[in-house]
Amino acid sequence: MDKCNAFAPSITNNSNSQIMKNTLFDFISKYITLTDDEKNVLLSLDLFHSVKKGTILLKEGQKSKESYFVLKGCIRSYYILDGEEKTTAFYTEMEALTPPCVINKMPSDYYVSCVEDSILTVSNSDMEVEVNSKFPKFEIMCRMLSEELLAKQRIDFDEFKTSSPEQRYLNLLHKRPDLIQRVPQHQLASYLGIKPQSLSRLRARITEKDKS
Amino acid sequence: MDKCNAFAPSITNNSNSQIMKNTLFDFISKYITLTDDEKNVLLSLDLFHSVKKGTILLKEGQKSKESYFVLKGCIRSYYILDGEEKTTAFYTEMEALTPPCVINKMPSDYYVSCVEDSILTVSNSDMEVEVNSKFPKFEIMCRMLSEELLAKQRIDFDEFKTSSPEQRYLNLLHKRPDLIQRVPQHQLASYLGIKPQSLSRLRARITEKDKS
DNA sequence: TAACCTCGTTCACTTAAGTTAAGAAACGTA
DNA sequence: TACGTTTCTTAACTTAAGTGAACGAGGTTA
Repeated sequence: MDKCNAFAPSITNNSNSQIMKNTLFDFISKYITLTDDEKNVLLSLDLFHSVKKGTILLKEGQKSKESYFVLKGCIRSYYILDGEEKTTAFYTEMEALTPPCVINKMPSDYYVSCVEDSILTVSNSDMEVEVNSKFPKFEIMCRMLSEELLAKQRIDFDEFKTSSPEQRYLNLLHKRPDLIQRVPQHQLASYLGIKPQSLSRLRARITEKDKS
Repeated sequence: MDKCNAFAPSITNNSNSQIMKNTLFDFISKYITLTDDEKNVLLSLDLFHSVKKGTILLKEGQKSKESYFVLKGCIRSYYILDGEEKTTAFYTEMEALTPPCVINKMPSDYYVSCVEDSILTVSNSDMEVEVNSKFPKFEIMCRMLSEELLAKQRIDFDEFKTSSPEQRYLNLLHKRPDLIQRVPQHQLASYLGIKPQSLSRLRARITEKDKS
Protein backbone atom coordinates (compact mmCIF):
# COMPACT_ATOMS: atom_id res chain seq x y z
CA MET A 1 0.00 0.00 0.00
CA ASP A 2 1.36 3.32 -1.09
CA LYS A 3 1.01 5.59 1.91
CA CYS A 4 2.56 3.05 4.23
CA ASN A 5 5.96 3.98 2.86
CA ALA A 6 5.75 6.67 5.49
CA PHE A 7 5.91 4.04 8.20
CA ALA A 8 8.78 2.03 9.53
CA PRO A 9 8.18 -1.72 9.19
CA SER A 10 5.33 -2.69 11.45
CA ILE A 11 6.17 -3.41 15.03
CA THR A 12 7.49 -6.90 15.70
CA ASN A 13 7.18 -9.09 18.75
CA ASN A 14 9.20 -7.44 21.46
CA SER A 15 8.20 -6.41 24.97
CA ASN A 16 7.28 -2.87 23.91
CA SER A 17 4.98 -4.35 21.32
CA GLN A 18 3.19 -6.32 24.02
CA ILE A 19 2.62 -3.13 26.03
CA MET A 20 1.13 -1.42 22.98
CA LYS A 21 -1.23 -4.32 22.31
CA ASN A 22 -2.42 -4.20 25.89
CA THR A 23 -2.89 -0.43 25.64
CA LEU A 24 -5.16 -0.95 22.65
CA PHE A 25 -7.15 -3.76 24.26
CA ASP A 26 -7.54 -1.78 27.47
CA PHE A 27 -8.97 1.07 25.43
CA ILE A 28 -11.38 -1.20 23.58
CA SER A 29 -12.48 -2.82 26.82
CA LYS A 30 -14.03 0.49 27.87
CA TYR A 31 -16.65 -0.10 25.16
CA ILE A 32 -16.96 -3.83 24.43
CA THR A 33 -15.63 -7.16 25.69
CA LEU A 34 -13.47 -9.06 23.24
CA THR A 35 -12.93 -12.82 23.12
CA ASP A 36 -9.40 -14.10 22.47
CA ASP A 37 -10.49 -15.03 18.96
CA GLU A 38 -11.61 -11.50 18.28
CA LYS A 39 -8.37 -10.12 19.68
CA ASN A 40 -6.46 -12.38 17.34
CA VAL A 41 -8.46 -11.12 14.36
CA LEU A 42 -7.41 -7.59 15.29
CA LEU A 43 -3.79 -8.59 15.76
CA SER A 44 -3.74 -10.22 12.34
CA LEU A 45 -4.49 -6.86 10.72
CA ASP A 46 -1.01 -5.33 10.95
CA LEU A 47 -2.33 -2.27 12.76
CA PHE A 48 0.71 -1.23 14.78
CA HIS A 49 3.21 1.17 13.33
CA SER A 50 6.08 3.15 14.67
CA VAL A 51 6.38 6.62 13.13
CA LYS A 52 9.28 9.07 13.26
CA LYS A 53 8.88 12.67 14.39
CA GLY A 54 8.12 14.92 11.43
CA THR A 55 6.59 12.19 9.29
CA ILE A 56 3.62 13.46 7.29
CA LEU A 57 0.78 10.96 7.50
CA LEU A 58 -1.71 12.86 5.35
CA LYS A 59 -1.26 15.67 2.84
CA GLU A 60 -3.71 18.23 1.49
CA GLY A 61 -5.37 16.89 -1.65
CA GLN A 62 -4.96 13.21 -0.73
CA LYS A 63 -7.92 10.86 -0.63
CA SER A 64 -7.01 8.83 2.40
CA LYS A 65 -8.94 6.02 4.08
CA GLU A 66 -6.70 5.84 7.11
CA SER A 67 -7.65 6.40 10.73
CA TYR A 68 -5.12 6.74 13.53
CA PHE A 69 -5.10 5.84 17.19
CA VAL A 70 -2.20 7.14 19.26
CA LEU A 71 -0.68 4.52 21.56
CA LYS A 72 2.38 6.63 22.33
CA GLY A 73 3.49 10.05 21.13
CA CYS A 74 1.64 12.92 19.52
CA ILE A 75 0.27 13.77 16.10
CA ARG A 76 -1.26 17.02 14.89
CA SER A 77 -3.59 18.19 12.17
CA TYR A 78 -2.99 21.49 10.41
CA TYR A 79 -3.95 23.52 7.37
CA ILE A 80 -1.68 25.60 5.20
CA LEU A 81 -3.52 28.87 4.51
CA ASP A 82 -1.77 31.74 2.73
CA GLY A 83 1.46 29.80 3.15
CA GLU A 84 0.97 29.68 6.91
CA GLU A 85 0.53 26.58 9.04
CA LYS A 86 -2.63 26.64 11.13
CA THR A 87 -2.63 23.87 13.72
CA THR A 88 -6.14 22.81 14.69
CA ALA A 89 -5.70 19.71 16.83
CA PHE A 90 -3.26 17.55 18.75
CA TYR A 91 -3.85 13.87 19.41
CA THR A 92 -1.90 12.21 22.20
CA GLU A 93 -1.98 8.88 24.05
CA MET A 94 -5.34 7.09 23.82
CA GLU A 95 -6.82 9.54 21.33
CA ALA A 96 -8.21 8.68 17.92
CA LEU A 97 -8.28 10.62 14.68
CA THR A 98 -10.37 9.84 11.65
CA PRO A 99 -9.74 12.71 9.22
CA PRO A 100 -12.93 14.23 7.76
CA CYS A 101 -11.77 13.26 4.26
CA VAL A 102 -12.12 9.59 5.23
CA ILE A 103 -15.76 10.15 6.14
CA ASN A 104 -16.84 12.46 3.33
CA LYS A 105 -14.63 10.76 0.74
CA MET A 106 -13.26 14.04 -0.55
CA PRO A 107 -9.61 15.09 -0.98
CA SER A 108 -8.22 16.20 2.36
CA ASP A 109 -8.18 19.88 3.22
CA TYR A 110 -5.47 19.39 5.76
CA TYR A 111 -2.26 17.72 6.83
CA VAL A 112 -1.55 15.27 9.60
CA SER A 113 1.98 14.97 10.89
CA CYS A 114 3.93 13.47 13.73
CA VAL A 115 4.96 15.87 16.51
CA GLU A 116 7.07 13.22 18.28
CA ASP A 117 8.35 9.74 17.52
CA SER A 118 5.11 7.83 17.96
CA ILE A 119 3.47 4.46 17.97
CA LEU A 120 0.08 4.40 16.27
CA THR A 121 -2.49 1.98 15.07
CA VAL A 122 -3.28 2.72 11.46
CA SER A 123 -6.52 1.31 10.16
CA ASN A 124 -8.22 1.48 6.81
CA SER A 125 -11.91 2.24 6.37
CA ASP A 126 -12.38 -0.73 4.02
CA MET A 127 -10.90 -2.93 6.68
CA GLU A 128 -13.24 -1.42 9.26
CA VAL A 129 -16.30 -2.05 7.12
CA GLU A 130 -15.27 -5.68 6.86
CA VAL A 131 -14.61 -6.12 10.57
CA ASN A 132 -17.81 -4.31 11.50
CA SER A 133 -19.92 -6.53 9.29
CA LYS A 134 -18.22 -9.66 10.66
CA PHE A 135 -18.47 -8.57 14.30
CA PRO A 136 -21.47 -6.35 15.09
CA LYS A 137 -19.75 -5.64 18.40
CA PHE A 138 -17.26 -3.40 16.58
CA GLU A 139 -20.08 -1.54 14.93
CA ILE A 140 -21.43 -0.79 18.39
CA MET A 141 -18.02 0.32 19.61
CA CYS A 142 -17.59 2.66 16.64
CA ARG A 143 -21.01 4.16 17.27
CA MET A 144 -20.27 4.71 20.96
CA LEU A 145 -16.85 6.14 20.24
CA SER A 146 -18.11 8.57 17.59
CA GLU A 147 -20.92 9.74 19.83
CA GLU A 148 -18.51 10.27 22.69
CA LEU A 149 -16.02 12.15 20.51
CA LEU A 150 -18.82 14.25 19.06
CA ALA A 151 -19.95 15.28 22.54
CA LYS A 152 -16.38 15.99 23.70
CA GLN A 153 -15.60 18.03 20.62
CA ARG A 154 -18.85 19.95 21.04
CA ILE A 155 -17.80 20.93 24.55
CA ASP A 156 -14.30 21.92 23.35
CA PHE A 157 -15.81 24.03 20.58
CA ASP A 158 -18.22 25.72 22.97
CA GLU A 159 -15.43 26.50 25.42
CA PHE A 160 -13.38 27.96 22.61
CA LYS A 161 -16.24 30.15 21.42
CA THR A 162 -17.14 31.45 24.83
CA SER A 163 -13.66 32.35 26.05
CA SER A 164 -10.84 34.77 25.31
CA PRO A 165 -7.37 33.69 24.12
CA GLU A 166 -6.07 34.15 27.66
CA GLN A 167 -8.85 32.02 29.14
CA ARG A 168 -8.22 29.39 26.47
CA TYR A 169 -4.55 29.26 27.37
CA LEU A 170 -5.30 28.94 31.08
CA ASN A 171 -7.88 26.28 30.30
CA LEU A 172 -5.32 24.33 28.27
CA LEU A 173 -2.77 24.72 31.06
CA HIS A 174 -5.33 23.13 33.34
CA LYS A 175 -6.64 20.38 31.08
CA ARG A 176 -3.62 19.33 29.02
CA PRO A 177 -0.54 20.71 30.78
CA ASP A 178 1.62 18.14 28.98
CA LEU A 179 0.81 19.71 25.59
CA ILE A 180 2.40 23.01 26.58
CA GLN A 181 5.64 21.16 27.32
CA ARG A 182 5.80 18.83 24.35
CA VAL A 183 4.59 21.07 21.52
CA PRO A 184 6.31 24.12 19.91
CA GLN A 185 4.85 27.48 20.90
CA HIS A 186 3.93 28.58 17.38
CA GLN A 187 1.85 25.42 16.93
CA LEU A 188 0.19 25.99 20.30
CA ALA A 189 -0.57 29.57 19.30
CA SER A 190 -2.57 28.69 16.22
CA TYR A 191 -4.24 25.90 18.19
CA LEU A 192 -5.41 28.69 20.51
CA GLY A 193 -6.49 30.77 17.53
CA ILE A 194 -3.82 33.47 17.89
CA LYS A 195 -0.36 34.44 16.57
CA PRO A 196 2.85 33.26 18.25
CA GLN A 197 3.72 36.84 19.27
CA SER A 198 0.36 37.15 21.01
CA LEU A 199 0.93 33.92 22.89
CA SER A 200 4.32 35.18 24.07
CA ARG A 201 2.80 38.45 25.22
CA LEU A 202 -0.14 36.70 26.86
CA ARG A 203 2.18 34.40 28.81
CA ALA A 204 4.24 37.38 29.93
CA ARG A 205 1.03 39.11 31.03
CA ILE A 206 -0.01 36.09 33.09
CA THR A 207 3.33 35.65 34.88
CA GLU A 208 3.24 39.41 35.57
CA LYS A 209 -0.18 38.99 37.19
CA ASP A 210 1.03 36.01 39.23
CA LYS A 211 3.78 38.11 40.80
CA SER A 212 1.42 40.74 42.10
CA MET B 1 -42.97 11.53 30.93
CA ASP B 2 -42.11 14.65 32.81
CA LYS B 3 -40.24 16.80 30.36
CA CYS B 4 -42.85 16.34 27.67
CA ASN B 5 -45.05 18.84 29.46
CA ALA B 6 -43.05 21.30 27.41
CA PHE B 7 -44.61 19.91 24.26
CA ALA B 8 -48.01 20.40 22.77
CA PRO B 9 -49.87 17.12 22.32
CA SER B 10 -48.04 15.03 19.77
CA ILE B 11 -48.93 15.69 16.17
CA THR B 12 -52.05 13.98 14.94
CA ASN B 13 -52.94 12.70 11.52
CA ASN B 14 -53.33 15.72 9.32
CA SER B 15 -51.67 16.56 6.02
CA ASN B 16 -48.85 18.48 7.68
CA SER B 17 -48.12 15.43 9.78
CA GLN B 18 -47.77 13.34 6.63
CA ILE B 19 -45.23 15.79 5.24
CA MET B 20 -43.21 15.61 8.45
CA LYS B 21 -43.19 11.82 8.40
CA ASN B 22 -41.93 11.85 4.84
CA THR B 23 -39.27 14.38 5.78
CA LEU B 24 -38.00 12.01 8.46
CA PHE B 25 -38.06 8.96 6.22
CA ASP B 26 -36.31 10.86 3.42
CA PHE B 27 -33.58 11.75 5.86
CA ILE B 28 -33.21 8.18 7.10
CA SER B 29 -33.12 6.87 3.53
CA LYS B 30 -29.80 8.65 3.02
CA TYR B 31 -28.29 6.07 5.39
CA ILE B 32 -30.38 2.90 5.38
CA THR B 33 -33.40 1.41 3.60
CA LEU B 34 -36.43 0.81 5.78
CA THR B 35 -39.17 -1.75 5.24
CA ASP B 36 -42.78 -0.69 5.84
CA ASP B 37 -42.73 -2.72 9.04
CA GLU B 38 -39.72 -0.85 10.30
CA LYS B 39 -41.32 2.46 9.41
CA ASN B 40 -44.36 1.47 11.42
CA VAL B 41 -42.23 0.64 14.42
CA LEU B 42 -40.82 4.15 14.26
CA LEU B 43 -44.26 5.70 13.86
CA SER B 44 -45.52 3.84 16.90
CA LEU B 45 -42.97 5.63 19.08
CA ASP B 46 -44.76 8.99 19.37
CA LEU B 47 -41.69 10.86 18.09
CA PHE B 48 -43.32 13.90 16.51
CA HIS B 49 -43.90 17.01 18.56
CA SER B 50 -44.84 20.54 17.81
CA VAL B 51 -43.05 23.10 19.99
CA LYS B 52 -43.81 26.78 20.52
CA LYS B 53 -41.19 29.51 20.08
CA GLY B 54 -39.41 30.19 23.35
CA THR B 55 -40.03 26.74 24.83
CA ILE B 56 -37.04 25.51 26.82
CA LEU B 57 -36.33 21.88 25.96
CA LEU B 58 -33.35 21.40 28.25
CA LYS B 59 -32.12 23.35 31.26
CA GLU B 60 -28.72 23.54 32.91
CA GLY B 61 -28.45 20.89 35.62
CA GLN B 62 -30.96 18.52 34.05
CA LYS B 63 -30.06 14.91 33.30
CA SER B 64 -31.86 14.50 30.00
CA LYS B 65 -31.96 11.48 27.71
CA GLU B 66 -33.65 13.29 24.86
CA SER B 67 -32.31 13.83 21.34
CA TYR B 68 -33.90 16.18 18.84
CA PHE B 69 -34.23 16.20 15.10
CA VAL B 70 -35.58 19.37 13.50
CA LEU B 71 -38.24 18.74 10.86
CA LYS B 72 -39.27 22.37 10.71
CA GLY B 73 -38.15 25.46 12.60
CA CYS B 74 -35.02 26.20 14.60
CA ILE B 75 -33.63 25.36 18.02
CA ARG B 76 -30.52 26.66 19.71
CA SER B 77 -28.14 25.60 22.44
CA TYR B 78 -26.70 28.16 24.84
CA TYR B 79 -24.90 28.56 28.12
CA ILE B 80 -25.54 31.13 30.81
CA LEU B 81 -22.14 32.36 31.98
CA ASP B 82 -21.87 35.30 34.38
CA GLY B 83 -25.58 35.87 33.81
CA GLU B 84 -25.02 36.20 30.07
CA GLU B 85 -26.43 33.95 27.36
CA LYS B 86 -23.76 32.46 25.12
CA THR B 87 -25.30 30.83 22.07
CA THR B 88 -23.12 28.06 20.69
CA ALA B 89 -25.23 26.36 18.02
CA PHE B 90 -28.36 26.57 15.89
CA TYR B 91 -30.12 23.52 14.52
CA THR B 92 -32.50 23.99 11.60
CA GLU B 93 -34.37 21.74 9.16
CA MET B 94 -32.84 18.27 8.83
CA GLU B 95 -30.34 18.75 11.61
CA ALA B 96 -29.98 16.58 14.70
CA LEU B 97 -28.94 17.41 18.23
CA THR B 98 -27.98 14.96 20.92
CA PRO B 99 -26.88 17.08 23.88
CA PRO B 100 -23.53 16.02 25.38
CA CYS B 101 -25.27 15.32 28.71
CA VAL B 102 -27.19 12.48 27.05
CA ILE B 103 -23.92 10.84 26.02
CA ASN B 104 -21.82 11.42 29.12
CA LYS B 105 -24.79 10.99 31.48
CA MET B 106 -23.93 14.09 33.47
CA PRO B 107 -26.17 17.03 34.34
CA SER B 108 -26.37 19.37 31.36
CA ASP B 109 -24.08 22.38 31.23
CA TYR B 110 -26.35 24.16 28.84
CA TYR B 111 -29.82 25.05 27.69
CA VAL B 112 -31.72 24.16 24.55
CA SER B 113 -34.60 26.33 23.46
CA CYS B 114 -36.86 26.92 20.52
CA VAL B 115 -36.01 29.93 18.33
CA GLU B 116 -39.19 29.54 16.23
CA ASP B 117 -42.37 27.54 16.39
CA SER B 118 -40.97 24.16 15.39
CA ILE B 119 -41.76 20.57 14.64
CA LEU B 120 -39.25 18.12 16.07
CA THR B 121 -38.80 14.46 16.62
CA VAL B 122 -37.96 13.84 20.24
CA SER B 123 -36.36 10.52 21.02
CA ASN B 124 -35.14 8.98 24.21
CA SER B 125 -31.79 7.22 24.55
CA ASP B 126 -33.41 4.19 26.27
CA MET B 127 -35.76 3.93 23.33
CA GLU B 128 -32.81 4.14 20.94
CA VAL B 129 -30.93 1.38 22.72
CA GLU B 130 -33.98 -0.82 22.35
CA VAL B 131 -34.56 -0.04 18.68
CA ASN B 132 -30.84 -0.45 17.90
CA SER B 133 -30.71 -3.87 19.49
CA LYS B 134 -33.86 -4.96 17.69
CA PHE B 135 -32.78 -3.56 14.30
CA PRO B 136 -28.99 -3.57 13.77
CA LYS B 137 -29.69 -1.34 10.77
CA PHE B 138 -30.40 1.54 13.14
CA GLU B 139 -27.15 0.93 14.92
CA ILE B 140 -25.39 1.34 11.57
CA MET B 141 -27.31 4.52 10.82
CA CYS B 142 -26.40 5.98 14.19
CA ARG B 143 -22.75 5.16 13.64
CA MET B 144 -22.76 6.73 10.16
CA LEU B 145 -24.60 9.80 11.37
CA SER B 146 -22.28 10.37 14.33
CA GLU B 147 -19.22 9.95 12.18
CA GLU B 148 -20.59 12.40 9.64
CA LEU B 149 -21.52 14.95 12.31
CA LEU B 150 -18.14 14.56 13.94
CA ALA B 151 -16.38 15.32 10.65
CA LYS B 152 -18.67 18.28 9.90
CA GLN B 153 -18.24 19.73 13.35
CA ARG B 154 -14.47 19.27 13.09
CA ILE B 155 -14.47 21.35 9.91
CA ASP B 156 -16.68 24.03 11.50
CA PHE B 157 -14.40 24.19 14.52
CA ASP B 158 -11.30 24.45 12.33
CA GLU B 159 -12.85 27.24 10.26
CA PHE B 160 -13.75 29.08 13.44
CA LYS B 161 -10.23 28.78 14.83
CA THR B 162 -8.51 29.87 11.66
CA SER B 163 -10.60 32.94 10.89
CA SER B 164 -11.39 36.37 12.27
CA PRO B 165 -14.86 37.43 13.44
CA GLU B 166 -15.37 39.29 10.16
CA GLN B 167 -14.40 36.24 8.10
CA ARG B 168 -16.68 34.09 10.26
CA TYR B 169 -19.59 36.41 9.60
CA LEU B 170 -18.94 36.43 5.84
CA ASN B 171 -18.59 32.66 5.93
CA LEU B 172 -21.94 32.35 7.71
CA LEU B 173 -23.52 34.73 5.24
CA HIS B 174 -22.33 32.38 2.52
CA LYS B 175 -23.14 29.04 4.13
CA ARG B 176 -26.29 29.69 6.14
CA PRO B 177 -27.77 32.98 4.89
CA ASP B 178 -31.16 31.98 6.31
CA LEU B 179 -29.80 32.05 9.88
CA ILE B 180 -28.95 35.74 9.64
CA GLN B 181 -32.57 36.42 8.78
CA ARG B 182 -34.33 34.18 11.25
CA VAL B 183 -32.18 34.59 14.36
CA PRO B 184 -31.78 37.66 16.65
CA GLN B 185 -28.50 39.55 16.21
CA HIS B 186 -27.34 39.16 19.78
CA GLN B 187 -27.68 35.38 19.50
CA LEU B 188 -25.79 35.43 16.21
CA ALA B 189 -23.06 37.53 17.82
CA SER B 190 -22.23 35.04 20.54
CA TYR B 191 -22.50 32.26 17.97
CA LEU B 192 -19.69 34.11 16.14
CA GLY B 193 -17.78 34.48 19.39
CA ILE B 194 -18.21 38.25 19.75
CA LYS B 195 -20.43 40.86 21.45
CA PRO B 196 -23.59 42.20 19.79
CA GLN B 197 -22.04 45.69 19.54
CA SER B 198 -19.08 44.24 17.69
CA LEU B 199 -21.36 42.46 15.25
CA SER B 200 -23.21 45.71 14.54
CA ARG B 201 -19.95 47.54 13.96
CA LEU B 202 -18.56 44.73 11.85
CA ARG B 203 -21.65 44.73 9.64
CA ALA B 204 -21.41 48.50 9.24
CA ARG B 205 -17.75 48.10 8.29
CA ILE B 206 -18.61 45.55 5.63
CA THR B 207 -21.39 47.59 4.01
CA GLU B 208 -19.01 50.56 4.06
CA LYS B 209 -16.44 48.47 2.17
CA ASP B 210 -19.07 47.31 -0.32
CA LYS B 211 -19.88 50.90 -1.25
CA SER B 212 -16.31 51.77 -2.18
C1' DT C 1 34.34 27.75 12.88
C1' DA C 2 31.29 30.41 10.19
C1' DA C 3 26.98 30.82 7.95
C1' DC C 4 22.40 29.67 8.18
C1' DC C 5 17.90 28.27 10.09
C1' DT C 6 14.22 27.94 13.24
C1' DC C 7 12.17 29.38 17.36
C1' DG C 8 10.74 32.26 20.97
C1' DT C 9 10.63 36.88 22.73
C1' DT C 10 10.25 41.86 22.75
C1' DC C 11 8.96 46.41 20.95
C1' DA C 12 6.41 50.02 18.52
C1' DC C 13 2.56 50.70 15.92
C1' DT C 14 -2.06 49.54 13.86
C1' DT C 15 -6.42 47.54 14.00
C1' DA C 16 -10.34 45.54 15.89
C1' DA C 17 -12.92 43.79 19.72
C1' DG C 18 -14.61 44.74 24.70
C1' DT C 19 -16.95 48.09 27.66
C1' DT C 20 -20.07 51.51 29.02
C1' DA C 21 -23.64 54.39 27.94
C1' DA C 22 -27.29 56.35 25.35
C1' DG C 23 -30.91 56.48 22.12
C1' DA C 24 -34.02 54.77 18.34
C1' DA C 25 -36.98 51.14 16.55
C1' DA C 26 -39.89 47.18 17.03
C1' DC C 27 -42.76 44.31 19.78
C1' DG C 28 -46.01 42.77 23.19
C1' DT C 29 -49.40 43.73 26.21
C1' DA C 30 -52.25 45.94 29.56
C1' DT D 1 -53.10 54.00 22.78
C1' DA D 2 -49.54 54.05 26.13
C1' DC D 3 -46.14 51.76 28.59
C1' DG D 4 -42.44 48.77 29.27
C1' DT D 5 -39.33 45.51 27.30
C1' DT D 6 -36.29 43.74 24.05
C1' DT D 7 -33.44 44.48 20.17
C1' DC D 8 -30.31 46.89 17.46
C1' DT D 9 -27.30 50.65 16.55
C1' DT D 10 -23.98 54.32 17.45
C1' DA D 11 -20.27 56.59 19.87
C1' DA D 12 -16.23 57.34 22.94
C1' DC D 13 -12.92 55.07 25.34
C1' DT D 14 -10.11 50.92 26.88
C1' DT D 15 -7.87 46.74 26.09
C1' DA D 16 -5.87 43.18 23.58
C1' DA D 17 -4.67 40.95 19.31
C1' DG D 18 -2.43 41.60 14.54
C1' DT D 19 1.69 43.31 12.06
C1' DG D 20 6.40 44.10 10.95
C1' DA D 21 10.87 44.25 12.55
C1' DA D 22 14.72 43.12 15.37
C1' DC D 23 17.39 40.25 18.53
C1' DG D 24 19.37 36.32 20.90
C1' DA D 25 19.55 31.26 21.87
C1' DG D 26 19.97 26.67 19.85
C1' DG D 27 20.56 23.62 16.37
C1' DT D 28 22.14 22.21 11.77
C1' DT D 29 25.06 22.28 7.82
C1' DA D 30 28.89 23.46 4.90
